[in-house]
Amino acid sequence: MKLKSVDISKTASASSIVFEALRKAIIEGELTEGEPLRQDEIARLFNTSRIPVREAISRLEEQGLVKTQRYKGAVVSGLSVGEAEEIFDFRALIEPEVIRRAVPLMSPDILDAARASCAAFSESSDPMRWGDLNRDFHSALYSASGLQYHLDVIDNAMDRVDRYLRAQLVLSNGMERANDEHLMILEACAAGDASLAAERTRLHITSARQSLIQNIHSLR
Amino acid sequence: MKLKSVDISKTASASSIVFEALRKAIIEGELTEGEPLRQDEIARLFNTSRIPVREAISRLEEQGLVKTQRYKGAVVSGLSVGEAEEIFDFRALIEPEVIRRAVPLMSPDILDAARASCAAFSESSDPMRWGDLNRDFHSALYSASGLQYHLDVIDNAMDRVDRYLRAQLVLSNGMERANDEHLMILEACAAGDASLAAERTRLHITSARQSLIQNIHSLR
DNA sequence: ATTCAGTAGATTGGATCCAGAAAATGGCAC
DNA sequence: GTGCCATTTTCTGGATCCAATCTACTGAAT
Repeated sequence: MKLKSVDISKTASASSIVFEALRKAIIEGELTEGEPLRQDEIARLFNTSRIPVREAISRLEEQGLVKTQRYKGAVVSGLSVGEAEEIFDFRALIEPEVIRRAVPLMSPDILDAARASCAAFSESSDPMRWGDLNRDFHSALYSASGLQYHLDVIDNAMDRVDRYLRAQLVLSNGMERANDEHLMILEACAAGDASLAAERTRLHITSARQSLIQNIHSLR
Repeated sequence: MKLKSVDISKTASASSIVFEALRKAIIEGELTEGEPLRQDEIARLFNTSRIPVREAISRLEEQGLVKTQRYKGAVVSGLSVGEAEEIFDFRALIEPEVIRRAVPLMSPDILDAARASCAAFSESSDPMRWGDLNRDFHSALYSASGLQYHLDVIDNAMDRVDRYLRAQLVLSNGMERANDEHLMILEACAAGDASLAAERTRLHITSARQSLIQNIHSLR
């Protein structure tokens, strides 16, 4: 008997559907900073009651994506430029190390997947997709490390600065430079040079940070 | 009229009380790995309904402290030795950098606070308190950095390995060595030598990691 | 004895309902 | 018209209730 096995226990609950949807909406900037999340409204939107919505919101708060005040509700939590810088610094610290440890473990499959994401990134003309493809590329490489905790932490950091990352890609020549840097990182990985890949990853992140700071005026 | 002002908006909600209590119980090992969390039971324990309990559990899951399966409930999520090692590696990467950036900003007040925690740590004969005092000491120093995101991430990492940390302190001469290392770190901080403080912090963490691996048998 | 369907109890996920707090509204004095 | 207080409305936090699912047990067929 050949059946595609589906882990039935992982069918999504209402609360996780709401959680994922809100998370996506927040990191992509559809819900903007300070915007209040009305439980009723969201519940109606998803044809559910407020209970799953509240669970979703409390999870979002744990992730730092919203802030709640008792009896006042939740608002999308913004990120000051200073906070964004801090998170870029954080990424510049951890991601190079993850890729350093990933390089020796990179299978051809993984390199191919990364190449594919990279190509899709460079070819896409839709700025809205750049953010996703950019993350796909990095995730593909990092995942080879097998460092689950590190990967989770990186994901959270990326979530938080996602809006800034997207903004940074569309302005000036952010997209072109990111693509160049991706190719350089890929090259180092393919060559098996872990230290070089790490250093290039570090530069990739710090250059995004720099570009963010310089263009801060056009973002606000 | 002199009244001690209390921010009434921060009076804890039922769900956060439950959350904090469960978090503490888990990281201190009162609730052991694999132990199921029965919503009813917990609700009765706190004289509340299951709603706040469920919110607390979903927050705990977001923090990685429990794992839930749909319709089956939540169990305290354990940590394999490999995962604990990964988190120690993570700490060894990030905490030195935080202290490096904290040193130039350390006021005498903060140094005093750290000295106090350190002294309390060395004098305490209650193994159950060592874990707390150890964290107090490090937190005091790190907090000077003002890097809120880094601090949050470190807290989460500490939560996850708290049980291993405590275990590591009680066995062999873990406590003595930790105390020596604390004094060395403190000395470097007081002298304003950021790089030295960073390096000593790194060694402090990797030595705990080593000790954990060597004594792994006696822990299981 | 073993295996399997069927059932009852336990447990979770979600809906509805209620109380308390915050915001909005509407007089009312000035 | 403006500022202030009371009332109404809106909204959140929590309690209770219901449905869906899991689990343990029973008992019958083989």
